[in-house]
Amino acid sequence: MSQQRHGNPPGNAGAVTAFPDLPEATIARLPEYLRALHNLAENGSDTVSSEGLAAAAGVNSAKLRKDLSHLGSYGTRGVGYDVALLIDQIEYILGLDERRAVALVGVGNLGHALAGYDGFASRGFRIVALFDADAERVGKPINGLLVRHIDELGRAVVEEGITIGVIATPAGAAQAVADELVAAGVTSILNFAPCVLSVPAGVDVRKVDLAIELQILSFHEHRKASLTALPGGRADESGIEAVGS
Amino acid sequence: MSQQRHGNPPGNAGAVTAFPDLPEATIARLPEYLRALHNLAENGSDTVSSEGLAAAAGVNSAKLRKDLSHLGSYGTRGVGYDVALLIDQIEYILGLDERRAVALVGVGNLGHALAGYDGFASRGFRIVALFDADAERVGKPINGLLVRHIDELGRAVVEEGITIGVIATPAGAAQAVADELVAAGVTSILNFAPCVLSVPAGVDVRKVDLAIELQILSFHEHRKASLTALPGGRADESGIEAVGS
DNA sequence: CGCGATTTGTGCACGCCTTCACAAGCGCCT
DNA sequence: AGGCGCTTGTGAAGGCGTGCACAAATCGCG
Repeated sequence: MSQQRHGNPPGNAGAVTAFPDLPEATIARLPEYLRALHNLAENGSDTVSSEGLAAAAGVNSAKLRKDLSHLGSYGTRGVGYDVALLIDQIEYILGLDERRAVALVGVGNLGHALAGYDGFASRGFRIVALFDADAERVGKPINGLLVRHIDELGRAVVEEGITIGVIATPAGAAQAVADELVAAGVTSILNFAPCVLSVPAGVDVRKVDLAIELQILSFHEHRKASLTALPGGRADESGIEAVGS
Repeated sequence: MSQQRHGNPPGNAGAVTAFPDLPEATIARLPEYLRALHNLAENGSDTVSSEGLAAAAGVNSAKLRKDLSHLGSYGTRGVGYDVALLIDQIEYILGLDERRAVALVGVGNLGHALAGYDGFASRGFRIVALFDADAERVGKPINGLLVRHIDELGRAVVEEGITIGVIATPAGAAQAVADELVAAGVTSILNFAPCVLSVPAGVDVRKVDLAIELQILSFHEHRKASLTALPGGRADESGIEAVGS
């Protein structure tokens, strides 16, 4: 799994860039900037101001500038940022130039959809293997890829150079799958199962729980409903969420 | 901001609980606590300590206690928290006792999976209407529910009392769908489309972008790879991520 | 060549969140 | 009844993230 040197960031021949340790909050926003930049590039923009990019990404312009400043100085005062250069920079930082191989475990309801989701392929990833424990599903093709039995996971991870695993199994099976992924050498896991995973230090886990997102919205609905139902309660909020697309 | 009291929480006849204004970070964790509590209840636990619940939810025990203290004092010193009571409390706070009606717009690849996801139904929500703009899909049943044309959205929202909308359309259609949802009276939106939505103040939007999650993991992979490749670079991290399930 | 308009990069202050550490409270056992 | 162990609830401190406001830098134009 360990790849070696990456050399220097593209378009910046001389500088030996130590790997920057960016704030987590910044890292989480870089992909959003990247998406906005790709949109701008498609629309033919060569440069963009922090104000413009911030609007497109839905953030404050000062925050955007501070985020980008952590990557280095890639803007030009009085002009803005070079769109193509910034795309290269962010893709380099995120490690997207490698088109990482991803394994997807669990091709049930959700997993099936994920296997067919073209957003992965178009944004820097290759799903190279699908696994399931159910014999009914093994051997059938999804999107041109055969579902393999989970027992083959270890071998496939090594052979295909898989570095990221996606878990889309029921909660009950998720921990066992995570253990197998880790044992096979995977060090990053995206977990869609509604449960907490226990992994060794050095392994990163991100969790997406669809029901939790709804429950958070439900709280705000509940709160808003209480406010409007009350005498003197105010329906409007002072915050502004509107953002240019 | 300025809110008054609502009704009373269940199982606590006397106390007039003003609607608490919880920190956002706390709100985002409550659903996780709730899930862990349901697990405990199924396993026959009547009470649980902050340590135990924190482990099951994957957080620090001090943080858990502080979070719960914002809801009021529902623990017993020397004993712990009453599982059933805490479940009721959190469900009340999150507004889950109302089983909110949800509309899902876009039954393509991902939307189809969401329509069939039983995690919504089992955790406090009812998907009551499916919409799509594609005539091919309109009229066909998914999980016992007919797909309706998007033009019917406005009427359905009112008739079915829908308060939450889920957008699972391509990015290009998302803003228009959001506008229609808002116009129909929906005030909470869960957006799976990879784009920024612009909505009026008072409407809550949460976004789930699957590719972004992978890109964040990719960054960490990239970083880990750089470190291990470096002379003197350390492969291990001092942080501990392991958490009991 | 110099000046003004424009935009980046950043020092600083503020607020939120996390974590520690401990006092207060509760139940059990003798 | 009294003491002891356990657990909650919280004050205080520290760290992180955000956003303002401005200096520094660049371009274009007369």
